[in-house]
Amino acid sequence: MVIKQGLSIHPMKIRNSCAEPDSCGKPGRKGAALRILETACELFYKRGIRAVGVDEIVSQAGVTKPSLYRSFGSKDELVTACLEKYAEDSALGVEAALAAAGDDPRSQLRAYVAYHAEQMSAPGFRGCPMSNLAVEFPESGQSARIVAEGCKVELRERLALLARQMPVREPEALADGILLLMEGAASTHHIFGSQGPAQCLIRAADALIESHLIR
Amino acid sequence: MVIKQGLSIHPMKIRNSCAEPDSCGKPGRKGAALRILETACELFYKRGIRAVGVDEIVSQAGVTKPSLYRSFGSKDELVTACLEKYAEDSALGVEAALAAAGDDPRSQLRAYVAYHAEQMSAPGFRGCPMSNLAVEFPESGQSARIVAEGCKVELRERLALLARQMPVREPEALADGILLLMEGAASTHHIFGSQGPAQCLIRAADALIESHLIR
DNA sequence: CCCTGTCCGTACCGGTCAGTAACAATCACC
DNA sequence: GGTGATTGTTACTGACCGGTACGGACAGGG
Repeated sequence: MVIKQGLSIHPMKIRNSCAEPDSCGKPGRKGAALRILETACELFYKRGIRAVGVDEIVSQAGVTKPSLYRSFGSKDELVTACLEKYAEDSALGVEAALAAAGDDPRSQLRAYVAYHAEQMSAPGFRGCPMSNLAVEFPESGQSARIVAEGCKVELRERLALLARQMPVREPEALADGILLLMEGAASTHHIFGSQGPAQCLIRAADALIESHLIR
Repeated sequence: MVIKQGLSIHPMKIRNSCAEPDSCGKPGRKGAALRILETACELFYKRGIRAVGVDEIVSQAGVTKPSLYRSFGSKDELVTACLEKYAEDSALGVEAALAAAGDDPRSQLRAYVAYHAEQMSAPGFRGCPMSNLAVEFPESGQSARIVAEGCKVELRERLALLARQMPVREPEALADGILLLMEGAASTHHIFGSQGPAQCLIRAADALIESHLIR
């Protein structure tokens, strides 16, 4: 995926006026594209994609509308770029959490769940950006949806891979069960917040794992 | 909650030009308010609330815009009315499913889960309307959100009530775990469809129940 | 010095949004 | 036939939407 001017979509690769980010004192000095992307990610996540107009994004980012359309061809492309950024950030966090869990697949699966549980207790949490997008944009084929779908399929496969390394019956069912619990925790968070049913995520996941173990 | 002209929000109570619904041959003869409500429910659910404009609703309902605003004061009110209709319809289905399950609390809990699983395999299923609304409208205090929140709180309490009647450890945790699974199934459905992880809902719920049982 | 490319802002476009005003037509019912 | 309630018709508003034409500021290079 490429944004205009040959810039890779990766935010780190967005060409920057200053060599060092934040090296210039002025608030607007960080590269318009990067500022737009970060602001858009934040606003889209916090308030919903359809609820946020491009005018609001550019004004909050301290840039102007043509700057947005020079880096991103359309609002759709910007949304897609935001989703790719979410996916990257999430992948980084998951990688770190799994690395800290050692080699045991069960520990890794539990670390997976614990990582998500921890994310959900963070102040600004408002569900999974991928799932939220799927709710707002039902039509398949949209580029942002394709990103979201790929991300979720990858997650599902990864859980299944871990489960298959464990001494369990029906590892795929276990993986899907864990996925249901994690998605459910993110979903209920929209209404119940972090003190709702999401609190039971880890406990329920452990019980589910236990029930699949071959003893 | 009351819509204009003193009509209760209950769709059955919307005053109708004809005594019998569908008794008149002409397509537009069913009471404008009811036609608008039904069309809006369908469109909002299928495509998302922000994605559907009032013009589209009235044109598809075969009425005109002033008719909409005579029965519902604003789009917000119409959305709220739709949510109340969803809640009613869902309550009816749940009631029937529970009645068919007999008196045993465990059977009832399983019937609860099975009912939701069955709903999810229906052709037009696109998640829970309440949860979808919460994704699209994050700000608390909106009237439609209040309906959604009330509905979910009631669901949670009902599950807890059933669990407390069962010979289980930590019945509230069991109820919340079941809720996570059901919400997760509805949520994953947006991306994976009915053939995805949602297929494991009943199995995972049974395993969770089993793990809480005092044997 | 001018040329060129990059980056950015001012001002604007047509379309769509939710919502309304004023009036005519239609209906049921007495 | 008259009356009141309900709906349709037409036209309109102001705000906002995503998107763009065009010109300016500034750099580096000859």
